[in-house]
Amino acid sequence: MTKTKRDSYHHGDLRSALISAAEEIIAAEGVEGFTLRKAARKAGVSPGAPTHHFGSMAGLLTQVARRSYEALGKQLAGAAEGLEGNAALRALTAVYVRFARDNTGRFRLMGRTDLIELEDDDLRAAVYRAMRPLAAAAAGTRGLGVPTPEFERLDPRLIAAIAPAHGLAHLATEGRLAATMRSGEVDAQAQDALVDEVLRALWP
Amino acid sequence: MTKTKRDSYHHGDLRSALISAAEEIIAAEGVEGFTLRKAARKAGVSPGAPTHHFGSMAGLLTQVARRSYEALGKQLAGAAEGLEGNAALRALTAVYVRFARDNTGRFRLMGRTDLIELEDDDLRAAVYRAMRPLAAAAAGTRGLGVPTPEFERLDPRLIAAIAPAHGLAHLATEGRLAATMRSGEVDAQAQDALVDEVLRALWP
DNA sequence: CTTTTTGTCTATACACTGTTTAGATTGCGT
DNA sequence: ACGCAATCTAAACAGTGTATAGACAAAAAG
Repeated sequence: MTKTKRDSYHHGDLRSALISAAEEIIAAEGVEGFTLRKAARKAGVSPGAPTHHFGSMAGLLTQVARRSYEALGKQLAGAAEGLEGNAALRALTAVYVRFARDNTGRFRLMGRTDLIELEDDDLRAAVYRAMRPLAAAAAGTRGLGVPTPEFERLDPRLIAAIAPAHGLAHLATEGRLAATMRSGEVDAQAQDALVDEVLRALWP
Repeated sequence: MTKTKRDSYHHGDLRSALISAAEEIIAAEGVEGFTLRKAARKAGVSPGAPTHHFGSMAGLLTQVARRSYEALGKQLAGAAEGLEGNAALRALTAVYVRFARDNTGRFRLMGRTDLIELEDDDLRAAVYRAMRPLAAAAAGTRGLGVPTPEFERLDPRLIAAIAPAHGLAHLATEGRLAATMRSGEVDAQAQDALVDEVLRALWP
């Protein structure tokens, strides 16, 4: 699939082809299954080719992470519509966890600070944009002013909103939420119900 | 340091020497700096030697993770002494985050489910034992019965206690807590104060 | 329409990695 | 003292990410 065929010596759009290839590999085999050479093979290109476009493997994975944060941001943006207070916070956290569970590979990559370039400006901006709905909800519930655009000056109460979501998402992707359920199977619906219970305990 | 010298062909206690070597490497260079061959070199032994004792690299790292959970459990055990309700929960979470920040390498390893054998019985037992203080605190605050010894049947309200701690710890180890502070430096004391604010917002 | 220049990509090589295999060496139980 | 089992070595294998030098093609310059 998507194995971009070569009609000429030059590829044409290798950069985005490599990003797509990386995303497919990560979706199919997880971050641990990803390999720069694998991505190059999938794009039909030599092992050394990606270096010129991304500098290093971390450069390519940073782009994948950026796009993943954008995807998460999109899902979060529509989650709290028409909701206020703790209800908004609950809805956003639920979406956050669902995103992690449904996109395990990408979510794991976002946490692998050793594989991506955390100081990349585009990435930082994407992270900030993705978290905005949570910041707004935290502001709405707790009388917190709208946070400054710089990610440097976040409020403790925003962190209080992010931390449970982040923690729950990690527990979910590591299979520890599924382990708490009676059946060993990963019943998504039952997992959602469990998350809902947890959220109601945190934000009544 | 600790470079166990060889007096004879046989090592004597290679198994624990390898575990110590691994712990030192992880403490000094992080999980990403760890290498099975490095550990073997540090123990003064050939690259193939660890295999016989641990089966694979994951086997060795599983032991390191188990011991790390035991260390975390010890710190948690003494943290909630004499405290009740939300105060106990806050104290435990604070210790959890401090442990993650002061032992970044080990903490990162604990979350790397691709590097360790999650189904290992000793590891699972250590995880359960480490979480017991949190379970007790959650039971105390919310009128929840003492959880069953099987980690399989945890209560949603225990998860509600673990999730923020886990999330905060991750944010701290990835340097995102430090990023929220005015100074870019990692001032541990100021970080603790920030965590305290967050905890007071979560459990007043 | 040629020529030069610039950006892409290949080929090869290097130093590493975890793991496997077959064999050397040692300590222990009998 | 002897054989057996445990332990470790040596060498090799298939991979990895990346650096270097050169081949190729497209765009810019004449």
